[in-house]
Amino acid sequence: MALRRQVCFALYAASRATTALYRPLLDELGLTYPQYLVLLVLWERDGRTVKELGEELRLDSGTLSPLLKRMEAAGLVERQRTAGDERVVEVRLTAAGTELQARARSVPAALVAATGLDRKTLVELRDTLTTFASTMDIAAQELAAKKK
Amino acid sequence: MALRRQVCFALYAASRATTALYRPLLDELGLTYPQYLVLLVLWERDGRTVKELGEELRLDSGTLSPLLKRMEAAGLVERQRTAGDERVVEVRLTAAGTELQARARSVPAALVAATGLDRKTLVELRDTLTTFASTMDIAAQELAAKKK
DNA sequence: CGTGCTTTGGTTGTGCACAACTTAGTTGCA
DNA sequence: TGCAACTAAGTTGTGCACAACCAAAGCACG
Repeated sequence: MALRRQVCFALYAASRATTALYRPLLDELGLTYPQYLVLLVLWERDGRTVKELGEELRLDSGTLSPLLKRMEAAGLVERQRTAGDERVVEVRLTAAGTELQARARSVPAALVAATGLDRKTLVELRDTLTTFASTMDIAAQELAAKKK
Repeated sequence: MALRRQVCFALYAASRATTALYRPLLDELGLTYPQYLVLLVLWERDGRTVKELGEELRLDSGTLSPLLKRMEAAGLVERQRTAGDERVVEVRLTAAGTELQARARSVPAALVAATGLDRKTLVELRDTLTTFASTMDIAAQELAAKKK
C-alpha cells in the first residue's frame, strides 16, 4: 500500500510537524516538548510521583528518569523519596518551575492559531485521536497477553 | 490548560501508541517503524535518492544517513553515488529487501483490524491529519522565514 | 578560467522512547 | 517469622529525530 494511503504515517508525520512548531516557542522557555508536558501535569497539580507522571503521559521510567534529572539540573523541579515508601520518588515544582507557567501561558493559543482550524474541528480531532490511542493501547496489551 | 484538553498531546500519544502496535509485527521482520517506511517508499518505486526519501518521509539527512547505513548493514538496501552527480546517493533494494515485501503484506491489514475503526472513519482521519501536518509545516516555514 | 554560492549528504551532539535488566524497598502468606 | 513475589525507580543499550556544522561536488557569473 502506498505511503500516502496510510493513517499511521499521517499520524507520525503530523506528530513530528506539531512538535517542530512547538520547538521555537519552547526554546525561549528553555524547554523541550516532553519537558513542557511534565510541567503541564505539575502545574495542574503539584507533587506527583514518577509513576503518576508516567501514567498521565504514557511514558515509562526509562524515559522519565533522565528527563526529570535534566529538569532538576535546570532548576525546574525537585525530586524526593517519600517518607512512607522509600521506593517512591515525588516530583515537585521549584519556584522557577512555578513561575514558568506565566511565561508559557500564551503557548497553547499560539499553536491553535497556527493550525488555522476552528475550535469545533480541533475538539473532534482530539477526541478521535484520544479514542484511537486508547484502542491502540488496549490492542497492544491484548497482543502482549496473548504472547505469554 | 489541562493536558487532556490538548490536541497536540493526543497526537503525540496516538503516534507512540501506533508505533508500539507495529513493533511486535515489525520485530518479526527485523525492522523498526522508520525502516519499514523507507521500504514502503522503495517498494513503490525503487532507486530513490536520499533527498527524495527525505521529502517523502519528511526526515532530514541527520536521521536518514545512519538509518540507511543500518539498513545497508542488514542487507536490505544498497547505497551508491550516482555517476552523473557525485553528491547524490541513490538507495536501491537488494534481493532480500525486495523479498521482504511479501512477508510484510499482512502488516497494514493487521493494523487496521487492531484499530477497530471502519474504513470511512480511517480515511477521514487520515485526510484530516495530512491536512493538519501540511498546515503545521507551512506555519513552521513562515515562522522560520519571519525569524530571518 | 576562477571564485564564490548552492546543493547534497554526512557527522556530531543532545534529547527523547523503549526494551531488558538491576536494585532497593514493600507486602503477602505459608 | 521468613522468604518469595511484587513494585518503583533507575541503568544500559539501541534507534530515532533534529539542530548545527562540515566537506565535497556542481554551478554561475564576472
